[in-house]
Amino acid sequence: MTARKKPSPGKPGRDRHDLPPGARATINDIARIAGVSKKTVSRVINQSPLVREDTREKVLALMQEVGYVPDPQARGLAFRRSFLIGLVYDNPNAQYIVNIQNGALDTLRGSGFELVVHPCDGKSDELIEGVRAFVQQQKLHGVILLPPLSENQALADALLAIECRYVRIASVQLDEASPMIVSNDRAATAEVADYLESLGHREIGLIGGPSNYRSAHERSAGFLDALARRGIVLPPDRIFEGGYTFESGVAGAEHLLAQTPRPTAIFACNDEMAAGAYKAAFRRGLRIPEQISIVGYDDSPLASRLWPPLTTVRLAIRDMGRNAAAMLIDERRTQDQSATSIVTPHLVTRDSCQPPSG
Amino acid sequence: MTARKKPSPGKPGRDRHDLPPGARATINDIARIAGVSKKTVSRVINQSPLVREDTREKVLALMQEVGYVPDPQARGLAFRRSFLIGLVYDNPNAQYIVNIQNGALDTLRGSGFELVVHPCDGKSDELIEGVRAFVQQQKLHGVILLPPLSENQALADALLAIECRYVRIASVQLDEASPMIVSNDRAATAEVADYLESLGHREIGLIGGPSNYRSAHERSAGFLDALARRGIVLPPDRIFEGGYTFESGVAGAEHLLAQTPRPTAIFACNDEMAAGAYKAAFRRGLRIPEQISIVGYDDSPLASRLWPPLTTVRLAIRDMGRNAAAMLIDERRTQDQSATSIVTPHLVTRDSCQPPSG
DNA sequence: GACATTTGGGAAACCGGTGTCATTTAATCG
DNA sequence: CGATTAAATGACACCGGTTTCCCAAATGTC
Repeated sequence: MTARKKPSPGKPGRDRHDLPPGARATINDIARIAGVSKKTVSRVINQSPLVREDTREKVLALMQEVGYVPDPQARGLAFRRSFLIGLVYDNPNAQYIVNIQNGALDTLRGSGFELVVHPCDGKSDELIEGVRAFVQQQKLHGVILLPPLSENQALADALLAIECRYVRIASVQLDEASPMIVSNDRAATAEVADYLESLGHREIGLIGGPSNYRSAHERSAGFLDALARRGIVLPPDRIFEGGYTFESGVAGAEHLLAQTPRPTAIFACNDEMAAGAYKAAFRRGLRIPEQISIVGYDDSPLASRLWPPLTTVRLAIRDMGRNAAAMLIDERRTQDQSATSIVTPHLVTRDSCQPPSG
Repeated sequence: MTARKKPSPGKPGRDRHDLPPGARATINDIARIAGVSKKTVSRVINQSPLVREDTREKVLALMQEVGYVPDPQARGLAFRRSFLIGLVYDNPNAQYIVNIQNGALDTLRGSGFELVVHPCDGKSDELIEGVRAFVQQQKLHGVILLPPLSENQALADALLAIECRYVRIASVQLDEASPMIVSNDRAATAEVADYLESLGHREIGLIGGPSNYRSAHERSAGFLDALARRGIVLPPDRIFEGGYTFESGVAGAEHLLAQTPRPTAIFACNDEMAAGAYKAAFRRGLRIPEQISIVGYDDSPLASRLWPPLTTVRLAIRDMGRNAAAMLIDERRTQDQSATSIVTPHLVTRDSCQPPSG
């Protein structure tokens, strides 16, 4: 008589809640105590419809009672897939990254998924190989790609090739097939243009982003197009290509403020560069906003720390992180690959702009 | 005759590199091709000394050749431990978090470990339960605790109780037993005090951090003690307790700048509050540094973005992240529990201070 | 009432590694 | 040179889940 479903003879009866104190319960414990096979417990865990309602409830109640949580590693091993989401970034903006990851975790919390961060060098030759190794070794459930990495088509193709699902966060719809979170930068910068024009500015300078960022193009184009619709066309020397860095903002503003007539307003395509424009303006002894109006983009913490507080554009970054994670763990979306979520950032007016004087 | 070590008769010989194309090699493939048992391969993976040198080399060469990497999930399942490090934080400072995580990943890269982020609410009742569940469900190899969470002794005790190794990053040696990265804030703020005194400042204001942060106490005490050593004792109304926030910096500076005689220098215990002091000073029409010198702490990006650039204290945050990760994955340190790494931040002088005028 | 069909549930193999212990091989010794 | 001992290796169970396949009971059909 093999002691299989019965307690082993030597030990006291194990027909109920007598789990070894330190150890966590396993599927075998649940099955034994509930008096069903482990496969049935597995069916309950995976919400299989092939379990009678009363059986399901009995098992669920027991799992609840002993605080049983299936081991993600064992589950992952059997599924040949982990319960990890990768966050792949190459981005100097810490605020952006943390907002995304906090947002993603808003969604992930309680779902059984966890977020694994993977900073990398977007200019490295080993970028793709490194990300591929990361994805394959960890058998990631999916990855979130942040700009500017999200605009790297070779990377996206490589992920597709190894059947890794991914969500890209960017400011343009890059292709039809893959899920994305896109921020409608074009519409937001048009709002900036309208605002400056409505204040009465006509002599306007633009400090754009680096040409290898799609967002840079979108922001500049949205701004310039909207100005053009209102009859203002910026000459080339009023358009400076910056690098999304503080220093490039300084350089851009130096360039613009040296011109005659001097611009009465400058739009810098991110807050970093706007802060640089502040520096250039102050160094020239100009007062903001009396002599020069400045607008930024991102609504980073910096924007409200500057003096005077910077008028800028706010992105709902945390929401984007929430959405991205939701797209990855939501099974319904796996077939509906083209699901794309579009968010439009909006202007936040503070104290760095006023109508031109004189 | 059971076909165990021989290829199954129907299929073509599988004595060499004929892995199914799409799939990744497993330990069984390696064992079969190398002509050894999987246990021997396992020994090679785990650097067991019980393998003859030529066997080891043969297996290693093969693993290299087919690009075999052991599956962390399977390994973790057998080890009853994952290869994941948790980064647990409750901190508004994005720059700090990203620096730590990038630093930790500098160390982790290539080690087989990955970093899982876990933001949480330090004031929540479920904090400890949440972290415990995270650690146990993921069977984390270890966790890194960031301030102010690192100062929560109940949390540390809970981790100890479930035998989870951890490293705390803080500004005080909290206890002898557990490994820490401590930043010697006391020495750094003493340097600030010496600097301001040597410039000739005597009327000095201090905007401290919130009293529930140990770092706040350390920074204030280091500053005040050093001033006292130089014969300057600040009266109570020259000491303002801020909250490490921009707004509290504004309030603190308002309070200080309204006094007669007006302080000629203010030390704010982080850059956020220093930025607030800028705002308060500018609102009063004061010029920095001509009429008021200001020093911050952290050398966040903000410090160099402000105008004039802020004199502040630089922490080697990324190094701290590197060290923390190293302490967790370095097996030698497991017994040497008391290993503590102490780093001393240093003053970075920019343009926000000068000798008092008049 | 005999037979086909559905449905809930279980036994055993498996995912890719590691632990234990027995067994083979090589080295040492009297 | 056989016996003894140490070093290297292998067989097998196991970690905690899932998948495959099969069985028994319940239901439907004529």
